[in-house]
Amino acid sequence: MELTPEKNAKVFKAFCDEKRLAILELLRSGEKCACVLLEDLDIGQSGLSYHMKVLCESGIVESRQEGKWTHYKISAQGSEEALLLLKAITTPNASASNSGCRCQ
Amino acid sequence: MELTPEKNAKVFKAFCDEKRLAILELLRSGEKCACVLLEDLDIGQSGLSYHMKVLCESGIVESRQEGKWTHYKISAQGSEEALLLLKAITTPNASASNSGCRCQ
DNA sequence: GTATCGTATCAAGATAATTTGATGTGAGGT
DNA sequence: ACCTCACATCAAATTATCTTGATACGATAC
Repeated sequence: MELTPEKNAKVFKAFCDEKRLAILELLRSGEKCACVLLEDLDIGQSGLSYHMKVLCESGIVESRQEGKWTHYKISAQGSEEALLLLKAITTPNASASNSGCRCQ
Repeated sequence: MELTPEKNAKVFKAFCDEKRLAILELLRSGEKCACVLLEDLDIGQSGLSYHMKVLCESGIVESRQEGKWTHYKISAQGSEEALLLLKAITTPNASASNSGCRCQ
């Protein structure tokens, strides 16, 4: 995967909205079609569609078309990549420099 | 830690802004005082202060006062908690239910 | 005490994200 | 063909986030 700040920010936007967290919580129990998500969440059809788009574009969720229904599930690969990315972002790197600042 | 959707969303907001990602990248090489961050980033003083507040409130960064200088560093504990949280959010749970939807 | 430095906070405007209802599209069904 | 259903997309309004400059505050220096 290519790592740009822009793309990295996009990945974590999946987790920055309470409705999307609620959607992910539902998807933890397995693949769900949109109609089920619609029933279980306090959200309209176009709103759900919007959030599913954000989730899919972040790579955390993948969709599968079946006739006129769309099924969504958490992407194992996308989740793993997000985990690695988060680890990379927050892990100290080798060269702990001391910045030459006058206040140090 | 207490887990509310609101708090969870807040944690990941730390990673949703490119400037904050740039700040974290600088902090990966160790604790830095605000003046160093100001020099290295294309950002004004009040803007830096705003982003540092967001980062600190998410728990990913901690600050330390020393005279009139403020030093910031990545919080090992906050990072670890974020990692665990992300894992919890994206890991399938035991009961893979089948939702009783007509389209399944 | 005053002055200055480093940072936080405020307030206003600019930008981005989200919500809502209406419309569009594509897959089946008849 | 037409109709309906499931979902996507659009546009407008709302809300949240970010930026910027001004001001406030606490710590040090004098």
